[in-house]
Amino acid sequence: MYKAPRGAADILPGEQPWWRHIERTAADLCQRFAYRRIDTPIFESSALFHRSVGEATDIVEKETYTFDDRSGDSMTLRPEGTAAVCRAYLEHGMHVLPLPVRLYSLRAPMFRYDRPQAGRYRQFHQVNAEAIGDAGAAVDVEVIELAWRLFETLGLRNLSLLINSIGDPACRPAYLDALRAYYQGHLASLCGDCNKRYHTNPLRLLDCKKPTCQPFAQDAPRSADMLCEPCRDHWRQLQDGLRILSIPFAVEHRLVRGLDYYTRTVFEVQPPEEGGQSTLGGGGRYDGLIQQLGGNPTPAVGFACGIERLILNLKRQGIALPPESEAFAVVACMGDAARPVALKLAADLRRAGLRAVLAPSGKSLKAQMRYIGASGATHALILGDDELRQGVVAIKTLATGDQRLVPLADAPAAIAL
RNA sequence: GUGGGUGUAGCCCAGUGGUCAAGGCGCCAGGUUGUGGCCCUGGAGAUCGAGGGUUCGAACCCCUUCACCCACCCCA
Repeated sequence: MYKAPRGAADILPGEQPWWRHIERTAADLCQRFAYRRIDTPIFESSALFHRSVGEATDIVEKETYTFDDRSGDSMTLRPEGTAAVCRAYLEHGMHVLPLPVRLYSLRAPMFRYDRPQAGRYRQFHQVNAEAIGDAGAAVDVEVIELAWRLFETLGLRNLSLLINSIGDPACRPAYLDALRAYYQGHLASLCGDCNKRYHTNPLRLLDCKKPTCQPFAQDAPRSADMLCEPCRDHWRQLQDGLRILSIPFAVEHRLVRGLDYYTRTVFEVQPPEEGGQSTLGGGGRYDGLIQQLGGNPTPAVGFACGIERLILNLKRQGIALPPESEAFAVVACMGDAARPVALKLAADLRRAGLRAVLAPSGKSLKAQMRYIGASGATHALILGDDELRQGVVAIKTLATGDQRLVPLADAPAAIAL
């Protein structure tokens, strides 16, 4: 028996209502924030992700699906969305558009070669939003607001918004020096990973979750305390903006995030319960990325949110799906004479915009009715010799059991409610 | 990459060495004349994850392997 690849899941019909709900909510919201939809390929030149996300990050070091295509070019299944959107921005010369360019993606598949776990998959899907071309903190606030409203609209409660500023090329070197100086004396007490991070990616030292390393991170110098003037202004405006919008946040100075391209603002949204992975969504500013990819210096902010984790948390919080009630007619028939009439009737109902199918043929009326009852139909339409003679169809409303005879031509109207 | 747990019909699962592997859900058919949901009856459906070993005999014991789940790590 073949099975879905490890960490990849079928999204079965029964789950689709959750996806639909989230996608509609996100699309409506993005629309209201004037974001326009973009879909990018699920694979790109490996170099795009390697250079943008950072060679020394976990994502690139051990989680990418990379392969050579038949012409020998190295390709990578995208592990995140931002780099690809930036590539598309540059490739299509979107800098000539009024800036910022606001873009979003829906159900965008991402691939990371992790060990699967609750809320973690090798293929997962994100809602993404990127605002490219505006350095103002108001756009950071906007992106965070968009994220926050998405969770709010879906009905999630008790989420935490964590924010931090990790500075920019002007002030980060000094901060990294301070961080290294602080950690230097503690290296012997730190875990192996942290010793490696000390050299390759000192920011990530703060990120270590090991109980032995945590106290050091807690007392480490804070990037937000060492920002240069412009970054400090930006950082302050970000917080002011969030307060104006009454979006509750907590400053988490250990929040650095796992991608190299972030500058200044980073943020994460976390659900109340542990387990099933603690991050629902996150993002930040990446003012250097577009230039790094070969474009003019262009500031940008973005946000990504995991749909599987959204669904996990919606279920966990007992949030109900909005009802999707819709008339659904199933046509049962008896006898050979009725068959063509039933076929035509079902087709007519569909052409009238209704959902309608035939009950399985060759079964007793009882069996057809059983099928209809189990199928989720709202109406059973019955065609037999009696109805045929009169040019009518018996329409039974399943919920109430009421049944009446209706001229064939009136059937669509009788069901439409 | 590391650790723990679990693998018995489509699904949930009972069954820890001995006749045809139990039950529930679901599915199919019936419960007399053309009607669902409740109820009743019957039926189909399992190489007991796979491979090897121990034994007169294994779903049950041992080894190997695979898969899934959970956690670490990391992140969505």
